Amino acid sequence: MSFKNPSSFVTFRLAKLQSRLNAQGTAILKENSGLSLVEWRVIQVIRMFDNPSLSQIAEHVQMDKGQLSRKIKGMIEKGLLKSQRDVGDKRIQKLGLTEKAVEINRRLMPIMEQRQHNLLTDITPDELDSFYRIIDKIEAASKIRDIK
Amino acid sequence: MSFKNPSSFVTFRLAKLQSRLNAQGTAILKENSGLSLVEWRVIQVIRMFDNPSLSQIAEHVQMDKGQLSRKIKGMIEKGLLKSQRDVGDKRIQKLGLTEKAVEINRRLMPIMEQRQHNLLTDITPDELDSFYRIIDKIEAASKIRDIK
DNA sequence: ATATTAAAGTTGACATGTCAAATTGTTCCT
DNA sequence: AGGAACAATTTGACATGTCAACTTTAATAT
Repeated sequence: MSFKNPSSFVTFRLAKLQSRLNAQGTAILKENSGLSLVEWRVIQVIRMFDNPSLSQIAEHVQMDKGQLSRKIKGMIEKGLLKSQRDVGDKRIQKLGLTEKAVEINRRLMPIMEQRQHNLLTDITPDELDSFYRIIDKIEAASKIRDIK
Repeated sequence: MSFKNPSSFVTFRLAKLQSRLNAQGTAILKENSGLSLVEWRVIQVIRMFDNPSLSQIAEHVQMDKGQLSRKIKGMIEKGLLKSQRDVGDKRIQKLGLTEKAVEINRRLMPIMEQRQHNLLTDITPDELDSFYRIIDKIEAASKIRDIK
C-alpha cells in the first residue's frame, strides 16, 4: 500500500464523501422542510425504535449525548417530539414523535428514498451488499479502544 | 428496498461510521502529536501536491474555504506551514510545509499507516477495490446540483 | 482601455460538535 | 438500611463547521 495521494487513506476518502453527502442532504431537507440533518436522523431513529431514550438515540446515531440533549430540547419546543418520563426509571425520558413530526416524515420520506435511489443507481445489489459488509468491518475496527 | 431500520439509508450508515472514525483519528493524533484531524489532512494534501493554494486544498479535502483560511493561519502561527505569494497571480498564496511539519509527518506516518492497516484487516484487495469504486459512484451522484 | 464579471482569500455571525463536570436517580454491596 | 459506584441527562466552555458578505486582484468582453 502506498501513499502518494491523500485518498490512499480510506479515512480520507470517506471524510470527503461524507462532506459532500452532508451538504447535499442538508440542502434537500432545507428545500423540502425545516429540518436539519440531525433532526431528520433523530426522527428516523424514534420512528423505527420504540420510544427510545436519549441514550439509545445517541447510540444509534453515534452522537454526543450533550449535543443530543440540546437538540431534543429544541425539537420538543418546535413541536416535533414529545417526551415522557419512564415509569420504572425516573432518570429516563422516552421520546416519541408528535403528529406534526409524523406528518413531516410522511411527506419527506419519498423524497429521501428517491435521493437514496439516485445515490445508488449504477450499483448492483451484490456490490451494495459487499459495500455494507466492508463498512461493518471498518466500523468494527474503529472502536476507540482499539487504537494502536 | 425497505426502511425498517435507519441503517437502510446508506447516508445514515456512512454518517455513523464517519463519526467513529473521526473520534478514533482524533484520539490517535492527540496521543501521538499535537495535530488535529484537519491539520493532519492539510499536511497530507500539501505534502502530496506541489505547494497548493488554499483553494486547491479546500477542493481536495472538501472543506469550506473560510474555515480553511483560519486553520491555515493557525498552522502558520504554529510553525507548521509557510506561505508565499504566487509570482504571477498575487491573489494566490502557495502553501508549503516547514521542516517542523515534515518532521512531525515523518514520525506520524507509520502510526497512521498502521491504523489504516488495522481498519482494513479482513478486507481483501478485491473487496477494497470494489469499495472504492462504490464510493466513487456515490460521490459522483452527490454533487449538490444533482438534487432531485 | 475600461467596465463587468469572476476568482482567491478573509472576515463575521451563527450552528453544530466535543469534552468534561455537575446533577439526579438507581443499583449493588455489606 | 446506608453508602459507594454507576447510569441518564443536563450544562458550560470551547473547537469546528457553514453561510454569506466583503476585499483585492485577474480575466473577459465590448
